[in-house]
This record gives sequence, structure tokens and C-alpha cells, in this order.
Amino acid sequence: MEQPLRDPLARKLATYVDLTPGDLLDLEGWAANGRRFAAQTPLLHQSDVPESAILVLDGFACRYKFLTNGRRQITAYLLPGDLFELDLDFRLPLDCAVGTLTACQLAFIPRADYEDLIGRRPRIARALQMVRLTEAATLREWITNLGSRSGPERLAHFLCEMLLRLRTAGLAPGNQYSFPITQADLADTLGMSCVHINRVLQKLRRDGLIELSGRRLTILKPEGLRLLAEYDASYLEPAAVPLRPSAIDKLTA
Amino acid sequence: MEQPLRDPLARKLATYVDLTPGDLLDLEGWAANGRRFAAQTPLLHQSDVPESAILVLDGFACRYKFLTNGRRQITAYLLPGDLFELDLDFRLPLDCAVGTLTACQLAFIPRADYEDLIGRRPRIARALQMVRLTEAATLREWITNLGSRSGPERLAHFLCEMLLRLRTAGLAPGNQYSFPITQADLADTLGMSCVHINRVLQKLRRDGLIELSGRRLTILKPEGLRLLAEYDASYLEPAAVPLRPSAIDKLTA
DNA sequence: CGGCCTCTTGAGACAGTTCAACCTATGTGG
DNA sequence: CCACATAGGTTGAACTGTCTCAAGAGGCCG
Repeated sequence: MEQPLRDPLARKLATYVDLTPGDLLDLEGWAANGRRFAAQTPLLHQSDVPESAILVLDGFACRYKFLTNGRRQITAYLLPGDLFELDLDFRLPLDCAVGTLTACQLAFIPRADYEDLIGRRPRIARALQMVRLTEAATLREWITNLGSRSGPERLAHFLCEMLLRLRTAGLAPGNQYSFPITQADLADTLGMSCVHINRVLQKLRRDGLIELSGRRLTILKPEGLRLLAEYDASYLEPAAVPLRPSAIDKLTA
Repeated sequence: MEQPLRDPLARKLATYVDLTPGDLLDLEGWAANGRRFAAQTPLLHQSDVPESAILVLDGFACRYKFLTNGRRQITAYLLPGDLFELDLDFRLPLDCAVGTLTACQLAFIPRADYEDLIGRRPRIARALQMVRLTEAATLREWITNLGSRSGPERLAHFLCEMLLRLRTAGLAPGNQYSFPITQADLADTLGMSCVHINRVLQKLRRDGLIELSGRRLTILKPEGLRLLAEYDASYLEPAAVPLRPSAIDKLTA
């Protein structure tokens, strides 16, 4: 039996590739030297060109955009084990701002260190490529969620995704996880008003699907929530899906 | 003066890197041998594992998902010069289906050819990396659009994006482009009913912002449309934005 | 204790949906 | 060349999900 990994990034990458002891040692180096940040702290502004990657060790951060009408849209959650800005070498200005949602422990990895490690550790580099693909699939899933689902379905979908992602980070034993997100943040995530978020949350509670008290969320009926959201987790777990060739390739062969 | 490039992929990549004559020659090889497909033709199913990349030479294709309630959500448009599935080497099942929206001319590039060329042409490989970053930024922009904008704003934003993307493909001279998209497709793109799409289109026409007749769209007041949508094109044109260092890096330095 | 932030509740307004009918082009086969 | 079929676009009317505004309740911290 392997030891469960304490470092959430190593845990996540290990779901994509087999890491060597050397790989793990290097990743541990990244996870050292975390700094604390308070909730709702801006870290990077839109159109900044950051010089370090950010590794989330604890807490939730996010990418977001402001519109001039005052609305804010959150476009991605950064959970423990998530790495922000994997594409430093291009030195592109950011299309989104980045900030904390809850109190966070964050590690900053300077450009040079990051690139050096990527060069030396092909398995890690490959796993990070797959992380990027998963992130793009997640963005498409969010588009579908915002464009095609009703309020309750949308919220249920989000809670299912958080459950799976936190579970791979080792932070959701027994369908239960720490959930220190305000309803206003949820509103900015799901494109609804926070009054409506409140009412939809109540509906999910009334239907016995979830229990949310004191910053802790328990999913009472995972299957019910999954059905409501029509949640298909395969975008997060690529390896679990059986491979089959596509019809079009037979045409072109 | 350079010649304007006929091949829309080469045109697009040239906005990111300087291509050598050899690069251009190889890209031309890809653009040969296109095949015709009718409008609304499915090409790849969700969870397929495709064995070739698809290059759009003419017409519009898209990525989309179906939900069991019958709704369809389009998650990305593939315009002339766009390449689908740049990540063949991972052999992951698709999270989205792919199909044509309009009649299309498509080139299929087998895995081996694709990987061979990437290996031989570092400039092209680098440009394709940047294309991927632009695509991810576009997905985040769509999330913002679906989550935070009203019907008219959302449609205006979409039309602005199409204008810019088609312009870089050389297909939108004089703020005018071929637009053979049905209102039902627009509805599936923007997360609204097609009745409502119809009414919002009428509003944009009534306000003198656009003219849409016979599958051709003319943007009469580009600035007005831009203002309505709060459209900021920097996610599509990374190079145009002046670089500035971020505040956080000063902290960590 | 007071102040602040988050959550909760109510009521009216509005944006967007649904259903259904009708209209108009375009294309097809006889 | 007409008769018809079909797909897409347009319109109206009723309905409903979601928003806004506003006020109150509960907790947490200095």
C-alpha cells in the first residue's frame, strides 16, 4: 500500500501519471514556503504579466472578471493542489484577475524555478499538460452549465464538481467538505443574484439533497444531486472512460 | 509589402510568430485535400478518441454538448483557419461533440503527420501553443458572457467576437461577413430560446447597429455594438496589450 | 455593547420562455 | 413551370424564473 500523499498537487498529478520519488521530492519543494492571505484578497489584476506561478496549498482562490456595470463573473476555482498560470514562458497579459475567496495558503513559484523543473521532469510536464486539458474541458462544462441549466440544476452541478475536485485533493471524506464560500460569491460564479442563490440553496436543503451549516457542506444524496444536475464526471476523470475509435476516422482511413 | 496569405491557418499563426517559407509550405500541405460536408453534419461524438486533427478551410463548425432534456449547448465555434484537437498525443476521449453548422470544407490531418510537423517546425508548434491559450481565454470570455450579460449585450458580444475572428481570417472586409447561422444555432450558442434571439436581433436592427439580410451580416455601427457589449478584444490579440509587471511580484521578489 | 457582514424573507417588476400560429423563401418532383 | 413540401423566420399572448429593492434576523469581532 502506498502512503496517501499530503501534498495536494502531487496527489492530483499522480492521477494522470506515475511519479518517481525524485518527482515527488521536487514537488514537495514547491509546496514549501506557503504564505497566508486573507479572504477576498486580490492577487493579480487583469492584464498583469505575472512572473511566478501560484500553487494553492490551502483555501479557495479564483479567476474572475469585472464588468463596468459592477457585476463580477468568476470563471474558475483554484482549489488546493491547483496551479495558476502554467504558461509563463509566453509572457502574455492575463485575461482574468486572480484573487482569494477564502483565507488561503499560497506558494509562489518563480518563472525560472518553474521552467527549470519542467525541463528536468518530463513526467510532471506531461501531467501538467493533461491538467491543462482538464481545465479547458471544465471551462466548456461551465459554459454548458451557465447556458443550458436552470438555477437548481446549475447549483447542483457546481456542488458535484466541487465534491469530485476536492475528493481528488483528499479534502472531501464522506461526501462532506469545508465550504466557506459566501452566497454572493456563489452568485458571481453561477450568474444569478444572491437572493436567488439563497432560495435555490433552500430548495436543495428542503429536498434533502444537501446540508449546509457553519461553513461545512454535506451531500446527503450524492446520487440525487447527480441526477438533478445531469452530472457526468468524465471531463474530470479522463482515464476512467473506455477508449473507442471515432466513426469519422474510418472514413478518412 | 507582403502578399496577403490565402491559407487562413497560416494567416492566423502569422499573427503570433514570424513564419519561414518552409513553415508556410508545410501549412499549405495541410490545407490541401479538403472535403465537403453539408450543414448540420455530426463529425465526432462525445467520448470519441479521434485519430486526426480537423482544419476548417471554409464554413463554420462547432463543438457542442447535448443534455438529456433535449437542449444543446454550443461551446466553441471553429472558423476557417481553426484547428480542432491539437492534443492528439494524449488520446483522451472528447468532452464535446463536433459538427458542422454550415456547409464546410474540412481537411483531416492524421495524427502521425500532425506530430511529425510539430516536431520539425518549432515556430508552428509555438504558435499553436498560443492559439490554445487564446482559446482558453475565449472560453472564459464566453463564461462571462453567459453569466453576466443581458440578451442584447450577449448577442452583441458574440457578433463582435465573430467580426474580429473572421477579420483575422481575412473574411470580414468592411465590417461585413457571411453569416449563414440559423437563429436556432444562435439560441444554442447564447443560452436563449430562439424566439428571444429573433426579438433581440430585431432590437439590434431597430437600433441601427446591424443589418442582417440573406445570410450576410453588416455591422453598421461597430463602435455602438462594442459599447453595448462592453467588448474588450484583448483576449484575442495578446500582442497588442502593453506589458506591465504585476504588484504581487514585487512582494515576492 | 455596537457595528458589520452574511443570510433570510417578502412583494412587485421584468426579462425571457413556451406554445402555437402564420409567413416567407428555397428547393423538389412531376 | 407549377404544386407542394420544408426549413427558417416572425408574431402574439400567457406564463414563470429570476431580479431588484428593501427590511429584518442572526452571528462574529473589536
